[in-house]
Amino acid sequence: MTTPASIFSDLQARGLIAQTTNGIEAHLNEAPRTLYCGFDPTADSLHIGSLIPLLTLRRFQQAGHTPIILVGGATGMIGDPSFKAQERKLNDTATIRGWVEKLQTQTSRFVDFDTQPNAARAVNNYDWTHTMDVLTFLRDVGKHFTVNNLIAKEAIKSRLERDGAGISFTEFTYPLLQGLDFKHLIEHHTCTIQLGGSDQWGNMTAGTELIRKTLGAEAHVITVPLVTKADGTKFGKTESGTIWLDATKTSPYAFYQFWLNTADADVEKFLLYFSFRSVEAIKTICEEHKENPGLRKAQRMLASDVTCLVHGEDAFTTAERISEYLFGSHWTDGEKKDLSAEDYAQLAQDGLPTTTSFTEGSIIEALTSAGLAQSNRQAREFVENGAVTHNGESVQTTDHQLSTNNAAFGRYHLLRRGKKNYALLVHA
RNA sequence: GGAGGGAUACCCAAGUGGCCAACGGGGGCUGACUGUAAAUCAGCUGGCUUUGCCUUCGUAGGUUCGAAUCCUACUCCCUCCA
Repeated sequence: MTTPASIFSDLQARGLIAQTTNGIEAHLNEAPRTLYCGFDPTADSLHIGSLIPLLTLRRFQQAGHTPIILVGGATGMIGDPSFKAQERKLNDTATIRGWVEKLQTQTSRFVDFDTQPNAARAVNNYDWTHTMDVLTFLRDVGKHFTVNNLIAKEAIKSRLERDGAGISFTEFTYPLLQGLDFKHLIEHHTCTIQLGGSDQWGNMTAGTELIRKTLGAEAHVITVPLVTKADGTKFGKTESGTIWLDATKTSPYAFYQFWLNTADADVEKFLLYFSFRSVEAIKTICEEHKENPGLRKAQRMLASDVTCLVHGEDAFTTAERISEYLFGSHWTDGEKKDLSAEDYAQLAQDGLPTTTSFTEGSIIEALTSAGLAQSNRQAREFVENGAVTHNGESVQTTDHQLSTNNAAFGRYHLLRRGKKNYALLVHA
């Protein structure tokens, strides 16, 4: 169990500290603190990239500190330029308002709003910015920042140097707004620490400087690392796109599969980042994993821990069940244990991509309508490559027909393209 | 306002009248191997009713038997000058 004082060394042991301001450890050792992390509404859901800061807030709360989750109703209207190649297009305000609400609900499951004495709080920076007039902003905030300092920030540099990019005054102002947030929170919530991704360093220190200049107070910053993968590809993306936290955008099954497919080279790091098990427990399981990597014990633990955390235990159980159906012994050639009718119904219910009210047609039509192929030509190519199975049988010819005659239980067609892409077609 | 350079498929990038659905690289997908890994090797990578047809090389016209390639106008971007 971590304590207000021991949290820092725990985070360090997990590799969760990228950078901090000086004296952070002493500051944490001294007393329980209040800290915040901001999430801007740039979509209707967060994706797993935001998971580390969210979970780190949770760790702080479990150690006795008070977390504040800030949703950026104001900053989301401006657009963070940090390390972005191009100016971003503004979203309309009604959309942003909707996203703010969604993020508020989504983020709130990661911290506890009831536990005493350090119940979490939720704030929206729109509340303290939308009434501020321009002159006040320029005099009280703008005056404390020099353009010289702003353009020296790494996060903005690329935009100044890059040909054909440029940065609008609007986005250029973003660090000031974020700085203002921190100042507001230290004044109204005695929040002395800001947490964020390492790409946020420049925006975060804008806050500590503003606080030092206007209040003469000291505030702290902790950044968590950007998640990288050993093979250099981008974390959080798969063939089918971003892994979202919203179960309707990324099914718990797909979410579970994402983690289960973690490379050996990454699994220990990810367990330390994303699991709440102790560092020792993680080291132990990783030792076992190395002895017999084929069992993927560490990946299973990672997938189950994170899926439970994000989607709950029930969702995890069904995700694991589907995985067992699809990748377990059911389809192996030796003993083909057929799925029961209930199993098929369950697959659909559990979130396997499903097309209902399928009538009948060729394998080509089936593949495209199920979304397993983007065009008929591509579908043909997949069949010719031997990449397609229909209810466990490899499909050899492109004129293979699907009808109630060869449907399992007269209703179900389970199609697989490649090794891991499944879809279910159900007759009405 | 003046002078010059550029815009090619998911990205980078060849091609400067027919042999171009367009070299090459990256990325992606699929197959073999395997552990639903990694590495490696191989194939595919605009669409279709596929020995062929259709759409695509910034946009719109034009020349030509025939254009990504030539001409005209327009749009956007870059560099230098004012």
